[in-house]
Amino acid sequence: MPGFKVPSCAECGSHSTSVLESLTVLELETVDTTKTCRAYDRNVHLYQLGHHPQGLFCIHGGHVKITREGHDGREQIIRFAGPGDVIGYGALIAGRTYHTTATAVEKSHVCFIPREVITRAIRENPHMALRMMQLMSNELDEAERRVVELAQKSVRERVAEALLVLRETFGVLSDGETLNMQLTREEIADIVGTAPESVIRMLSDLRHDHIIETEGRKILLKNVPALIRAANIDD
Amino acid sequence: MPGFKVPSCAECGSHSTSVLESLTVLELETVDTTKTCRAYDRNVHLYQLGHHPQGLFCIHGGHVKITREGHDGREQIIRFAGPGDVIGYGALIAGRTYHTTATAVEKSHVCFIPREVITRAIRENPHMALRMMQLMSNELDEAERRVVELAQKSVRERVAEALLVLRETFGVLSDGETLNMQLTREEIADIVGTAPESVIRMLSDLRHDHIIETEGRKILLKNVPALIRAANIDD
DNA sequence: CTAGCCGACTGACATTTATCATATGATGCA
DNA sequence: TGCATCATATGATAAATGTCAGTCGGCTAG
Repeated sequence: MPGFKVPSCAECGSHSTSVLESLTVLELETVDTTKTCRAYDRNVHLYQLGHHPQGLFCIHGGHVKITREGHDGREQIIRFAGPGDVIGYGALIAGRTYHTTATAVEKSHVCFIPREVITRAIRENPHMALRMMQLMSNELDEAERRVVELAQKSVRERVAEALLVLRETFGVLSDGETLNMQLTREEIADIVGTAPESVIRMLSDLRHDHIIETEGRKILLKNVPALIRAANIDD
Repeated sequence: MPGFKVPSCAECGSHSTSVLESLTVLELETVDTTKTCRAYDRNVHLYQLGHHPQGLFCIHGGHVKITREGHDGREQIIRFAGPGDVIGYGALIAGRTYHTTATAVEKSHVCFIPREVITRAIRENPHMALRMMQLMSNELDEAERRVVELAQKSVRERVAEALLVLRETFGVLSDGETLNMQLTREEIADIVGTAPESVIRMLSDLRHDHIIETEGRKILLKNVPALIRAANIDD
């Protein structure tokens, strides 16, 4: 698959929200000249479990799922990454192979920054290091939140929460309620940690309660406040 | 509760395994002169949800549980910390209040290092920053592993795995099989994410299978390989 | 165009887990 | 020490979730 036209990092809309914003102008130029960018179709891997990280990925457009293998080969979706998000730094910094797999869930445009550029920036630029730590701290917090959710909430609550997360992540179409994503019921099950049939049943329940509508793979959120209530947010 | 006699960090057995090992001799001296140390009885908090971090804690002796509040007030144990472990840095670095609570599960001796000393070390010592990132990366990895475990494993498997984690964390008495810890069944349930009755039932099952023995609160691991099989490790 | 496949959906049923009640034993505090 | 409280344990039952079987409809490759 060929590369694609991408603006310089300094002009990239994603840049201001990413950890790269704490790089110096000079460092950012180095990133610009060394990065490579390409498009990934749905279901194509950015990196895979067990591989050695050669750099890190910055999502320019589209969305990527970060997954881990479960004990019976069942895939677990840990989180999603979208425009401005940087992924794959954990293994890079810890100097180990990937413990996760990153896969495009829709056609996505992604830049790749070589390892040395990143590690040097971290070593020489305390701002970058601190920003990186803040990012990791927030991800750790989010992962811990999910531990509690999975340990204590019902499947119905988790499905409702997943829909809200999908809304945050993928947004909605111009009608203001149709989730702008192409995930299968099985992938939703892989977020929630349940069987696809259970997800389908919960979606049916929510449909009967007039909280959502479904049209094939499409999901319409008709009553977000009720969905929030169903998710039992606010610990 | 009074302080306790503690060796200098340089001589502390815990030091070599903690992130503090990447401090310079000079920085370590600053830590020594500014730290305060005290003992905590079982069930006493080191820090609490919502408070502002004033520094970080280094466990010298004993064990601490890191917990989060669930949605119905139910406590979820995220992980344990023991000698050499440093806790509370996430909120410190991210500049926010604690999202967790730290509580001694047995009489513990803990040093406290003021915020400024740590933040300066991170700013000025790239080694320290990198070591910190590696620590966070590993904790993130572990948290993600737990997400998969909770999402996909049965209560029986999770109880078995919890026993193995407790063995790693607290060790065993001189008989080589009695877990050296005082956790209640309810606390084990708060690790596993289930009801205390379910934990008791699973322990009964494991007892009937001659994998463990129980004497009141004490748990004896009679057949660790079988326990590992019951936990269904190795994804 | 059409045959085959995959995903959405539903029902029936089995299994797992939670909840409630209760008894008994341990533990700690006055 | 003795009492009050808490923790362990077990049974009965209900609720939640998983599993299996099968239908339907749409998409796609040949």
